[in-house]
Amino acid sequence: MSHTLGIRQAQKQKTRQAFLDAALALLEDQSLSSLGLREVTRAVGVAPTAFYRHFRSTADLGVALVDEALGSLHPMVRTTVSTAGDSGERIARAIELIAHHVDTYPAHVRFIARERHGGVQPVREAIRAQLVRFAEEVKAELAKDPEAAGWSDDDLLMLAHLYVDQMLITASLFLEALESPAEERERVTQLATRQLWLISIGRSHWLG
Amino acid sequence: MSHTLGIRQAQKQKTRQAFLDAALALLEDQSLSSLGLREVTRAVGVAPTAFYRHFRSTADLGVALVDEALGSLHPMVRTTVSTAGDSGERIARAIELIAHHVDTYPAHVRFIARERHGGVQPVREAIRAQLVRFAEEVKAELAKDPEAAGWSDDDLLMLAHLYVDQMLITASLFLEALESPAEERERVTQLATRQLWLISIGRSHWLG
DNA sequence: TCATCCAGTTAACAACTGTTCTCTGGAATT
DNA sequence: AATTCCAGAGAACAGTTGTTAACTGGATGA
Repeated sequence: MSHTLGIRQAQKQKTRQAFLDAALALLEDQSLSSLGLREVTRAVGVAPTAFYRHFRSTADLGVALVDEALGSLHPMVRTTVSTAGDSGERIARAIELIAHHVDTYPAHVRFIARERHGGVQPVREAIRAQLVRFAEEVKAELAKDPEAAGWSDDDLLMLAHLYVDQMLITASLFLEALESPAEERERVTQLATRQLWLISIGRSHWLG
Repeated sequence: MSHTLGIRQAQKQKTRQAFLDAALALLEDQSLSSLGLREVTRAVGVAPTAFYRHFRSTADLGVALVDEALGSLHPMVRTTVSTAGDSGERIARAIELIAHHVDTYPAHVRFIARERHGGVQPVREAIRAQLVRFAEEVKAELAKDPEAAGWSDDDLLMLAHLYVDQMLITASLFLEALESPAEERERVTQLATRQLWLISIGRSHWLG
Protein backbone atom coordinates (compact mmCIF):
# COMPACT_ATOMS: atom_id res chain seq x y z
CA MET A 1 0.00 0.00 0.00
CA SER A 2 2.85 2.38 0.81
CA HIS A 3 4.39 4.10 -2.17
CA THR A 4 7.79 5.79 -2.06
CA LEU A 5 7.19 9.47 -2.70
CA GLY A 6 8.95 11.07 -5.63
CA ILE A 7 11.68 13.61 -4.96
CA ARG A 8 9.22 16.32 -5.80
CA GLN A 9 6.40 15.26 -3.45
CA ALA A 10 8.90 14.56 -0.69
CA GLN A 11 10.39 18.04 -0.91
CA LYS A 12 6.92 19.57 -0.95
CA GLN A 13 5.89 17.75 2.21
CA LYS A 14 9.13 18.80 3.84
CA THR A 15 8.44 22.46 3.08
CA ARG A 16 4.86 22.08 4.23
CA GLN A 17 6.05 20.66 7.54
CA ALA A 18 8.48 23.58 7.85
CA PHE A 19 5.49 25.93 7.50
CA LEU A 20 3.61 24.10 10.26
CA ASP A 21 6.63 24.09 12.57
CA ALA A 22 7.42 27.75 12.00
CA ALA A 23 3.81 28.78 12.51
CA LEU A 24 3.56 26.82 15.75
CA ALA A 25 6.67 28.54 17.04
CA LEU A 26 5.39 31.98 16.07
CA LEU A 27 2.07 31.24 17.79
CA GLU A 28 3.74 30.94 21.15
CA ASP A 29 3.02 34.58 21.87
CA GLN A 30 0.22 35.59 19.55
CA SER A 31 -3.07 34.27 18.22
CA LEU A 32 -3.68 32.76 14.84
CA SER A 33 -5.82 35.71 13.76
CA SER A 34 -2.75 37.95 13.95
CA LEU A 35 -0.37 35.53 12.28
CA GLY A 36 0.79 36.99 8.97
CA LEU A 37 1.50 34.97 5.87
CA ARG A 38 4.75 36.83 5.25
CA GLU A 39 5.75 36.35 8.85
CA VAL A 40 5.59 32.59 8.39
CA THR A 41 7.41 32.50 5.05
CA ARG A 42 10.14 34.70 6.51
CA ALA A 43 10.61 32.25 9.37
CA VAL A 44 10.78 29.33 6.96
CA GLY A 45 13.22 31.18 4.71
CA VAL A 46 11.12 31.08 1.59
CA ALA A 47 9.40 33.58 -0.70
CA PRO A 48 5.98 34.87 0.40
CA THR A 49 4.31 33.48 -2.68
CA ALA A 50 5.47 29.96 -1.88
CA PHE A 51 2.88 29.94 0.89
CA TYR A 52 0.04 29.61 -1.62
CA ARG A 53 1.48 26.35 -2.94
CA HIS A 54 0.50 24.77 0.38
CA PHE A 55 -2.30 26.76 1.99
CA ARG A 56 -5.09 29.05 0.86
CA SER A 57 -4.69 31.24 3.93
CA THR A 58 -3.38 31.26 7.48
CA ALA A 59 -6.80 29.97 8.57
CA ASP A 60 -6.21 26.98 6.32
CA LEU A 61 -2.81 26.46 7.92
CA GLY A 62 -4.55 26.61 11.29
CA VAL A 63 -6.90 23.79 10.37
CA ALA A 64 -3.89 21.71 9.32
CA LEU A 65 -2.32 22.42 12.71
CA VAL A 66 -5.46 21.18 14.45
CA ASP A 67 -5.15 17.87 12.64
CA GLU A 68 -1.48 17.61 13.54
CA ALA A 69 -2.11 18.45 17.19
CA LEU A 70 -5.20 16.33 17.82
CA GLY A 71 -5.41 13.84 14.98
CA SER A 72 -2.78 11.49 16.33
CA LEU A 73 -4.10 11.71 19.88
CA HIS A 74 -7.13 9.45 19.57
CA PRO A 75 -5.41 6.11 20.22
CA MET A 76 -3.79 7.51 23.36
CA VAL A 77 -7.12 8.70 24.73
CA ARG A 78 -8.83 5.39 24.04
CA THR A 79 -6.17 3.33 25.77
CA THR A 80 -5.94 5.76 28.68
CA VAL A 81 -9.63 5.52 29.49
CA SER A 82 -9.74 1.78 29.05
CA THR A 83 -6.66 1.06 31.16
CA ALA A 84 -7.20 -1.58 33.82
CA GLY A 85 -6.89 -0.98 37.53
CA ASP A 86 -8.95 0.71 40.22
CA SER A 87 -10.13 4.33 39.97
CA GLY A 88 -7.15 5.75 41.80
CA GLU A 89 -4.64 4.04 39.53
CA ARG A 90 -6.50 5.05 36.39
CA ILE A 91 -6.72 8.67 37.47
CA ALA A 92 -3.04 8.82 38.34
CA ARG A 93 -2.11 7.22 35.04
CA ALA A 94 -4.32 9.60 33.05
CA ILE A 95 -2.88 12.70 34.68
CA GLU A 96 0.65 11.38 34.27
CA LEU A 97 -0.04 10.91 30.57
CA ILE A 98 -1.41 14.42 30.22
CA ALA A 99 1.60 15.89 31.99
CA HIS A 100 3.95 13.96 29.74
CA HIS A 101 2.12 15.03 26.63
CA VAL A 102 2.29 18.69 27.63
CA ASP A 103 6.02 18.32 28.27
CA THR A 104 6.55 16.72 24.87
CA TYR A 105 4.29 18.92 22.73
CA PRO A 106 3.81 22.19 24.62
CA ALA A 107 3.30 24.24 21.46
CA HIS A 108 0.56 21.94 20.23
CA VAL A 109 -1.28 22.10 23.53
CA ARG A 110 -0.96 25.87 23.68
CA PHE A 111 -2.29 26.17 20.15
CA ILE A 112 -5.38 24.08 20.90
CA ALA A 113 -6.16 25.87 24.17
CA ARG A 114 -5.68 29.25 22.50
CA GLU A 115 -7.61 28.66 19.32
CA ARG A 116 -10.45 26.60 20.78
CA HIS A 117 -12.25 29.88 21.42
CA GLY A 118 -10.01 31.93 19.13
CA GLY A 119 -10.88 34.42 16.44
CA VAL A 120 -10.74 32.10 13.42
CA GLN A 121 -14.01 30.29 12.83
CA PRO A 122 -12.83 27.35 10.66
CA VAL A 123 -10.18 26.53 13.24
CA ARG A 124 -12.69 26.70 16.10
CA GLU A 125 -14.93 24.30 14.22
CA ALA A 126 -12.09 21.90 13.47
CA ILE A 127 -11.16 21.78 17.14
CA ARG A 128 -14.77 21.36 18.21
CA ALA A 129 -15.20 18.47 15.77
CA GLN A 130 -12.14 16.71 17.16
CA LEU A 131 -13.26 17.21 20.77
CA VAL A 132 -16.67 15.79 19.89
CA ARG A 133 -14.88 12.76 18.45
CA PHE A 134 -12.86 12.43 21.67
CA ALA A 135 -16.03 12.58 23.73
CA GLU A 136 -17.67 9.89 21.60
CA GLU A 137 -14.62 7.67 21.93
CA VAL A 138 -14.46 8.18 25.67
CA LYS A 139 -18.18 7.39 25.85
CA ALA A 140 -17.60 4.15 23.93
CA GLU A 141 -14.90 3.13 26.41
CA LEU A 142 -16.99 4.10 29.41
CA ALA A 143 -19.84 1.98 28.09
CA LYS A 144 -17.64 -1.11 28.30
CA ASP A 145 -17.09 -0.60 32.02
CA PRO A 146 -19.39 -2.62 34.30
CA GLU A 147 -19.95 0.59 36.27
CA ALA A 148 -21.85 1.93 33.26
CA ALA A 149 -24.65 -0.58 33.73
CA GLY A 150 -27.99 1.22 33.83
CA TRP A 151 -26.60 4.45 32.35
CA SER A 152 -28.42 6.08 29.46
CA ASP A 153 -26.51 7.04 26.31
CA ASP A 154 -27.12 10.71 27.07
CA ASP A 155 -25.68 10.41 30.54
CA LEU A 156 -22.63 8.56 29.29
CA LEU A 157 -21.98 11.27 26.73
CA MET A 158 -22.50 13.92 29.39
CA LEU A 159 -19.84 12.28 31.56
CA ALA A 160 -17.53 11.86 28.58
CA HIS A 161 -17.70 15.58 27.83
CA LEU A 162 -16.98 16.33 31.45
CA TYR A 163 -13.86 14.17 31.23
CA VAL A 164 -12.71 15.73 27.96
CA ASP A 165 -13.14 19.28 29.28
CA GLN A 166 -11.36 18.35 32.48
CA MET A 167 -8.52 16.90 30.41
CA LEU A 168 -8.11 20.21 28.59
CA ILE A 169 -8.25 22.24 31.78
CA THR A 170 -5.58 20.05 33.32
CA ALA A 171 -3.38 20.24 30.23
CA SER A 172 -3.69 24.02 30.29
CA LEU A 173 -2.67 24.12 33.95
CA PHE A 174 0.40 21.99 33.27
CA LEU A 175 1.25 24.29 30.38
CA GLU A 176 1.17 27.35 32.61
CA ALA A 177 3.39 25.51 35.08
CA LEU A 178 5.89 24.39 32.43
CA GLU A 179 8.67 26.71 33.56
CA SER A 180 7.68 26.57 37.21
CA PRO A 181 9.54 24.61 39.89
CA ALA A 182 8.59 20.98 40.51
CA GLU A 183 6.67 22.03 43.59
CA GLU A 184 4.17 23.99 41.51
CA ARG A 185 3.78 21.16 39.03
CA GLU A 186 3.09 18.82 41.93
CA ARG A 187 0.39 21.21 43.15
CA VAL A 188 -1.30 21.01 39.74
CA THR A 189 -1.10 17.22 39.82
CA GLN A 190 -2.72 17.12 43.25
CA LEU A 191 -5.49 19.51 42.21
CA ALA A 192 -6.30 17.64 39.00
CA THR A 193 -6.20 14.31 40.80
CA ARG A 194 -8.72 15.36 43.41
CA GLN A 195 -11.01 16.96 40.84
CA LEU A 196 -11.04 13.76 38.81
CA TRP A 197 -11.52 11.81 42.01
CA LEU A 198 -14.57 13.86 42.94
CA ILE A 199 -16.04 13.31 39.50
CA SER A 200 -15.42 9.60 39.78
CA ILE A 201 -17.25 9.58 43.14
CA GLY A 202 -20.18 11.38 41.54
CA ARG A 203 -20.10 8.81 38.78
CA SER A 204 -20.26 5.83 41.14
CA HIS A 205 -23.28 7.30 42.98
CA TRP A 206 -25.05 8.59 39.84
CA LEU A 207 -27.75 5.93 39.92
CA GLY A 208 -29.92 5.66 42.99
CA MET B 1 -18.29 61.07 48.39
CA SER B 2 -19.55 61.34 44.83
CA HIS B 3 -18.25 64.35 42.95
CA THR B 4 -19.86 65.68 39.79
CA LEU B 5 -17.28 65.30 37.03
CA GLY B 6 -16.26 68.41 35.14
CA ILE B 7 -17.31 68.69 31.50
CA ARG B 8 -13.80 67.74 30.55
CA GLN B 9 -13.50 64.53 32.59
CA ALA B 10 -17.02 63.52 31.63
CA GLN B 11 -16.26 63.81 27.93
CA LYS B 12 -13.03 61.88 28.39
CA GLN B 13 -14.79 59.00 30.12
CA LYS B 14 -17.41 59.00 27.39
CA THR B 15 -14.75 58.64 24.71
CA ARG B 16 -12.98 55.99 26.72
CA GLN B 17 -16.18 54.00 26.96
CA ALA B 18 -16.63 54.42 23.20
CA PHE B 19 -13.20 52.83 22.74
CA LEU B 20 -14.16 49.88 24.95
CA ASP B 21 -17.47 49.38 23.17
CA ALA B 22 -15.96 49.62 19.71
CA ALA B 23 -13.16 47.22 20.61
CA LEU B 24 -15.58 44.69 22.04
CA ALA B 25 -17.60 44.81 18.84
CA LEU B 26 -14.51 44.39 16.66
CA LEU B 27 -13.40 41.44 18.78
CA GLU B 28 -16.45 39.42 17.81
CA ASP B 29 -14.51 37.82 14.98
CA GLN B 30 -10.85 38.26 15.80
CA SER B 31 -8.50 38.01 18.75
CA LEU B 32 -7.07 40.87 20.73
CA SER B 33 -3.57 40.25 19.42
CA SER B 34 -4.74 41.18 15.93
CA LEU B 35 -6.78 44.19 16.98
CA GLY B 36 -5.22 47.32 15.51
CA LEU B 37 -5.12 50.66 17.22
CA ARG B 38 -6.22 52.45 14.06
CA GLU B 39 -8.98 49.95 13.56
CA VAL B 40 -10.48 50.95 16.89
CA THR B 41 -10.11 54.70 16.43
CA ARG B 42 -11.70 54.38 12.98
CA ALA B 43 -14.69 52.61 14.52
CA VAL B 44 -15.02 55.26 17.21
CA GLY B 45 -14.70 58.04 14.64
CA VAL B 46 -11.68 59.70 16.13
CA ALA B 47 -8.08 60.38 15.13
CA PRO B 48 -5.57 57.51 15.65
CA THR B 49 -3.49 59.55 18.04
CA ALA B 50 -6.45 60.11 20.35
CA PHE B 51 -6.03 56.49 21.38
CA TYR B 52 -2.91 57.31 23.39
CA ARG B 53 -4.84 59.72 25.59
CA HIS B 54 -6.60 56.69 27.07
CA PHE B 55 -4.46 53.59 26.60
CA ARG B 56 -0.79 52.78 26.20
CA SER B 57 -1.55 49.95 23.79
CA THR B 58 -4.28 47.57 22.70
CA ALA B 59 -3.05 45.19 25.41
CA ASP B 60 -3.77 47.93 27.92
CA LEU B 61 -7.25 48.31 26.46
CA GLY B 62 -7.69 44.56 26.83
CA VAL B 63 -6.92 44.68 30.53
CA ALA B 64 -9.52 47.43 30.91
CA LEU B 65 -12.01 45.18 29.12
CA VAL B 66 -11.29 42.37 31.57
CA ASP B 67 -12.21 44.65 34.44
CA GLU B 68 -15.40 45.73 32.70
CA ALA B 69 -16.39 42.16 31.89
CA LEU B 70 -15.57 40.48 35.19
CA GLY B 71 -15.19 43.24 37.76
CA SER B 72 -18.88 43.75 38.28
CA LEU B 73 -19.66 40.05 38.35
CA HIS B 74 -18.47 39.22 41.83
CA PRO B 75 -21.66 40.10 43.75
CA MET B 76 -23.68 37.97 41.37
CA VAL B 77 -21.44 34.95 41.87
CA ARG B 78 -21.51 35.27 45.65
CA THR B 79 -25.29 35.44 45.86
CA THR B 80 -25.72 32.64 43.32
CA VAL B 81 -23.63 30.18 45.28
CA SER B 82 -25.19 31.14 48.60
CA THR B 83 -28.78 30.98 47.38
CA ALA B 84 -31.08 28.91 49.59
CA GLY B 85 -32.88 25.77 48.51
CA ASP B 86 -31.95 22.19 47.80
CA SER B 87 -29.20 21.21 45.35
CA GLY B 88 -31.55 20.85 42.40
CA GLU B 89 -33.00 24.31 42.86
CA ARG B 90 -29.59 25.92 43.30
CA ILE B 91 -28.22 24.26 40.21
CA ALA B 92 -31.20 25.29 38.10
CA ARG B 93 -30.97 28.84 39.38
CA ALA B 94 -27.21 29.05 38.70
CA ILE B 95 -27.56 27.84 35.13
CA GLU B 96 -30.49 30.13 34.54
CA LEU B 97 -28.36 33.04 35.72
CA ILE B 98 -25.49 32.07 33.45
CA ALA B 99 -27.80 31.77 30.46
CA HIS B 100 -29.28 35.16 31.19
CA HIS B 101 -25.86 36.76 31.57
CA VAL B 102 -24.71 35.34 28.24
CA ASP B 103 -27.86 36.70 26.60
CA THR B 104 -27.29 40.13 28.11
CA TYR B 105 -23.52 40.46 27.63
CA PRO B 106 -22.53 38.06 24.84
CA ALA B 107 -19.56 40.14 23.71
CA HIS B 108 -18.11 40.25 27.21
CA VAL B 109 -18.41 36.50 27.63
CA ARG B 110 -16.87 35.88 24.21
CA PHE B 111 -13.99 38.19 25.05
CA ILE B 112 -13.19 36.39 28.31
CA ALA B 113 -13.44 32.91 26.79
CA ARG B 114 -11.27 33.96 23.85
CA GLU B 115 -8.58 35.85 25.73
CA ARG B 116 -8.32 33.55 28.75
CA HIS B 117 -5.77 31.56 26.78
CA GLY B 118 -5.17 34.25 24.15
CA GLY B 119 -1.98 35.71 22.77
CA VAL B 120 -1.69 38.75 25.05
CA GLN B 121 0.06 37.97 28.32
CA PRO B 122 -1.11 40.91 30.49
CA VAL B 123 -4.71 40.15 29.54
CA ARG B 124 -4.31 36.46 30.32
CA GLU B 125 -2.93 37.36 33.73
CA ALA B 126 -5.74 39.82 34.43
CA ILE B 127 -8.33 37.17 33.64
CA ARG B 128 -6.52 34.57 35.69
CA ALA B 129 -6.40 36.93 38.66
CA GLN B 130 -10.14 37.55 38.46
CA LEU B 131 -10.91 33.84 38.18
CA VAL B 132 -8.77 33.15 41.22
CA ARG B 133 -10.79 35.78 43.06
CA PHE B 134 -14.00 34.10 41.96
CA ALA B 135 -12.74 30.74 43.19
CA GLU B 136 -11.81 32.22 46.56
CA GLU B 137 -15.22 33.82 46.89
CA VAL B 138 -16.99 30.62 45.93
CA LYS B 139 -14.84 28.77 48.45
CA ALA B 140 -15.86 31.25 51.16
CA GLU B 141 -19.53 30.65 50.38
CA LEU B 142 -19.09 26.90 50.24
CA ALA B 143 -17.44 26.99 53.66
CA LYS B 144 -20.64 28.41 55.15
CA ASP B 145 -22.65 25.43 53.99
CA PRO B 146 -23.18 22.70 56.60
CA GLU B 147 -22.21 20.20 53.91
CA ALA B 148 -18.67 21.60 54.10
CA ALA B 149 -18.15 20.26 57.61
CA GLY B 150 -14.96 18.21 57.76
CA TRP B 151 -13.61 19.60 54.46
CA SER B 152 -10.05 20.88 54.33
CA ASP B 153 -9.34 24.34 52.91
CA ASP B 154 -7.50 22.77 50.01
CA ASP B 155 -10.42 20.56 49.11
CA LEU B 156 -12.86 23.46 49.31
CA LEU B 157 -10.69 25.50 46.95
CA MET B 158 -10.38 22.49 44.65
CA LEU B 159 -14.16 22.25 44.46
CA ALA B 160 -14.50 26.00 43.99
CA HIS B 161 -12.17 25.91 40.98
CA LEU B 162 -14.16 23.03 39.57
CA TYR B 163 -17.30 25.13 39.85
CA VAL B 164 -15.70 28.22 38.31
CA ASP B 165 -14.31 26.27 35.35
CA GLN B 166 -17.65 24.57 34.87
CA MET B 167 -19.34 27.98 34.91
CA LEU B 168 -17.08 29.16 32.10
CA ILE B 169 -17.60 26.01 30.06
CA THR B 170 -21.35 26.39 30.39
CA ALA B 171 -21.24 30.08 29.47
CA SER B 172 -19.20 29.22 26.39
CA LEU B 173 -21.73 26.57 25.35
CA PHE B 174 -24.60 29.04 25.71
CA LEU B 175 -22.62 31.52 23.66
CA GLU B 176 -22.18 29.04 20.82
CA ALA B 177 -25.91 28.34 20.96
CA LEU B 178 -26.89 32.03 20.98
CA GLU B 179 -28.29 32.02 17.46
CA SER B 180 -29.52 28.45 17.66
CA PRO B 181 -33.15 27.41 18.06
CA ALA B 182 -34.57 27.04 21.57
CA GLU B 183 -34.27 23.27 21.27
CA GLU B 184 -30.47 23.50 21.12
CA ARG B 185 -30.34 25.91 24.03
CA GLU B 186 -32.45 23.49 26.02
CA ARG B 187 -29.98 20.72 25.21
CA VAL B 188 -27.17 22.84 26.64
CA THR B 189 -29.22 23.52 29.76
CA GLN B 190 -29.85 19.81 30.26
CA LEU B 191 -26.19 18.93 29.76
CA ALA B 192 -24.90 21.59 32.14
CA THR B 193 -27.52 20.69 34.72
CA ARG B 194 -26.55 17.03 34.80
CA GLN B 195 -22.84 17.83 34.89
CA LEU B 196 -23.34 20.12 37.88
CA TRP B 197 -25.59 17.47 39.40
CA LEU B 198 -22.89 14.83 39.08
CA ILE B 199 -20.37 17.14 40.71
CA SER B 200 -22.78 17.83 43.54
CA ILE B 201 -23.21 14.08 44.08
CA GLY B 202 -19.45 13.69 44.22
CA ARG B 203 -19.34 16.52 46.69
CA SER B 204 -21.88 14.95 49.03
CA HIS B 205 -19.96 11.66 49.09
CA TRP B 206 -16.49 13.23 49.25
CA LEU B 207 -15.90 12.29 52.87
CA GLY B 208 -16.00 8.63 53.82
C1' DT C 1 -9.87 88.03 32.95
C1' DC C 2 -5.88 85.68 31.81
C1' DA C 3 -2.65 81.93 31.79
C1' DT C 4 -2.56 76.94 31.98
C1' DC C 5 -4.02 72.53 30.80
C1' DC C 6 -5.12 68.69 27.88
C1' DA C 7 -8.47 65.77 24.73
C1' DG C 8 -8.40 65.43 20.22
C1' DT C 9 -6.40 66.87 15.31
C1' DT C 10 -3.33 67.00 11.42
C1' DA C 11 0.55 65.49 8.80
C1' DA C 12 4.16 62.69 7.95
C1' DC C 13 7.41 58.54 8.62
C1' DA C 14 9.21 53.99 7.51
C1' DA C 15 7.74 49.46 7.75
C1' DC C 16 4.69 46.18 6.94
C1' DT C 17 0.65 43.51 4.88
C1' DG C 18 -1.96 40.04 1.22
C1' DT C 19 -2.23 39.23 -3.56
C1' DT C 20 -1.31 39.42 -8.65
C1' DC C 21 1.48 38.18 -12.59
C1' DT C 22 5.52 36.53 -14.77
C1' DC C 23 9.43 33.70 -14.74
C1' DT C 24 12.76 29.66 -13.77
C1' DG C 25 14.84 25.24 -13.35
C1' DG C 26 14.69 20.70 -12.13
C1' DA C 27 11.55 16.58 -11.58
C1' DA C 28 8.09 13.76 -13.88
C1' DT C 29 6.04 11.83 -17.80
C1' DT C 30 5.86 10.25 -22.46
C1' DA D 1 15.33 12.85 -25.75
C1' DA D 2 11.60 15.88 -25.83
C1' DT D 3 7.75 17.66 -23.39
C1' DT D 4 4.95 18.83 -19.60
C1' DC D 5 4.52 19.99 -14.91
C1' DC D 6 4.92 22.69 -10.78
C1' DA D 7 7.38 24.34 -6.21
C1' DG D 8 9.40 28.27 -5.44
C1' DA D 9 11.50 33.09 -6.84
C1' DG D 10 11.11 37.85 -8.04
C1' DA D 11 9.03 42.24 -8.59
C1' DA D 12 5.49 45.22 -8.08
C1' DC D 13 0.64 46.82 -6.39
C1' DA D 14 -2.25 49.53 -3.30
C1' DG D 15 -3.34 49.59 1.63
C1' DT D 16 -2.39 49.12 6.04
C1' DT D 17 0.11 49.56 10.43
C1' DG D 18 2.22 52.05 15.07
C1' DT D 19 4.42 56.18 16.49
C1' DT D 20 6.42 60.90 16.39
C1' DA D 21 5.84 65.85 16.49
C1' DA D 22 3.65 70.11 16.44
C1' DC D 23 -0.96 72.09 16.51
C1' DT D 24 -5.81 73.89 18.10
C1' DG D 25 -9.49 75.35 20.96
C1' DG D 26 -12.45 74.93 24.65
C1' DA D 27 -12.60 73.79 29.70
C1' DT D 28 -10.23 74.86 34.05
C1' DG D 29 -8.27 77.29 38.02
C1' DA D 30 -5.84 81.55 39.81
